[in-house]
Amino acid sequence: MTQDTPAKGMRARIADHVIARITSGEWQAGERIPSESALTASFGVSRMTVHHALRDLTTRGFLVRRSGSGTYVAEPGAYVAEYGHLDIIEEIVARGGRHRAEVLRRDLRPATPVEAEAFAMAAGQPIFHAQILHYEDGKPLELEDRLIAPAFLPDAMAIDLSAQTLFSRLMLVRPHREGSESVCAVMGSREERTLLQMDSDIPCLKVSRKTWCSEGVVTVASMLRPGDRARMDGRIRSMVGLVQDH
Amino acid sequence: MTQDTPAKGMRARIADHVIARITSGEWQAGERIPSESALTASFGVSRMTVHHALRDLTTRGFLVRRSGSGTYVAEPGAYVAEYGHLDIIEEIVARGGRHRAEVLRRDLRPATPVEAEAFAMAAGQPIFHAQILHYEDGKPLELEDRLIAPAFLPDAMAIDLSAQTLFSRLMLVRPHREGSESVCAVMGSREERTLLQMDSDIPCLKVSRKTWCSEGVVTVASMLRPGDRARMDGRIRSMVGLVQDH
DNA sequence: TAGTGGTCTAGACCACGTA
DNA sequence: ACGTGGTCTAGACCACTAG
Repeated sequence: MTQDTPAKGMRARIADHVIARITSGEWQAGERIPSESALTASFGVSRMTVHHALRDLTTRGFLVRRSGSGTYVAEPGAYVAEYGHLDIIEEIVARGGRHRAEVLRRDLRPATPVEAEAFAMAAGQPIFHAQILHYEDGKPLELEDRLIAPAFLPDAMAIDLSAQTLFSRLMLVRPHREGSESVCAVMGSREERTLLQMDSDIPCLKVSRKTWCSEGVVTVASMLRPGDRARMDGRIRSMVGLVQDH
Repeated sequence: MTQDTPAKGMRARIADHVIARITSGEWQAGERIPSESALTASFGVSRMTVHHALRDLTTRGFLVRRSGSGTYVAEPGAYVAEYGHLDIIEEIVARGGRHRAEVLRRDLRPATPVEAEAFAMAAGQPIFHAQILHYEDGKPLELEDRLIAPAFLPDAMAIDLSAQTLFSRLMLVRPHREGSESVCAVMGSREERTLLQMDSDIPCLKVSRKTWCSEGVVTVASMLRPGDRARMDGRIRSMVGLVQDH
């Protein structure tokens, strides 16, 4: 009843106040900040309002809260580099380029022992295998080699691969899944270099990816790109708000 | 008053319920889900409990809420690959390796016109420049070439670079900053390959990084690694809980 | 105009950590 | 034993969107 400027939301005002103290260095990392009841008193709001403001800041990575102990300024240091290059059609279109896909192979065949192990299935079980050469404006940009557990993409043999990638198709079917990825630099085999129309002395950027969900491994893929035509662009962020799904 | 199992927190139970509907496909992306009042009724809890459960799921990227309209299942598609390889000493130690740094150069000198432009400063202003060769277990792993705006690291000339990296040092001074990064595959120059003790026909993985804060560009760096000894490992996550700082 | 989500209140009980 | 944060309630008013 006593505040005159409720025009902006007390929750946001409290959050801004705390953030300002942290970024200005007034409250150092690891330090304890005033308790909920203290802030409740100094802002003249209910405890729930303070609580949710602080809860938001916890999710956003500014604070760490220890029940029974207090609220502390989060330690920095957890930085990650993020790359949003996962779907090649989206990537090319975003650049204003024109995408074309050449399907080099696409079959449903028995898995080799090595493949079966990667998918945690029995050897000889059917597995979907595709090899696709992606062009940007008529020039080869990426050679994709992909295995998919057929159970997750029953219509794999029928998909129109010029309009969508297997990756985006899988994303629709299994939206919330995880994966690992690794990037390295290699020269590539003679055949790969020919397919990618590469000059000699130009290396390749190779991305290997494996994704899974709770029911098992979904897909294993490797993407090979010419080093002079490919570059992965990402951004660095402090690792805030990274809530685990379980 | 009527529920017999308050043992786990209603908020979490409601969240689990909604997540289950989404991941099972029962509630498709873009679909509208029951309103707060509907969930309030069906779970027999107060509206605030439902509200905060749904609010959490919004932060975690499962839902999108439109005031006045309703709550909708978030569109998937925003996936990112995350790399936590930013500090080389941490990376090597985490692998159980032994790190050693050889400082090839380290000086404070006038910025060239090109450098000055990257830092948005006047040409000829002093800039800190370091070139460091990082070894893992006695073998060269990374050639780091870094420029730093002296204002952000006044003691740059005095830091013990065998115990900490310039990166980690900067992180302490300017905790909440942003950056961009790009990765490519190159052969590298003759000198670079010699320093890295590389065999011929092995390419390099090159990471270029630029970070800034509100006061300006902090540092520009390039890291060169032998393709046969380096690999960047990351994980793929659906882009959830990515709250912007402002 | 009716329904939606966004915000806030003034209580309450609990589990936990610290002393 | 006391203070901390975690959770929940049963109301309330607001801005917004939709029909």
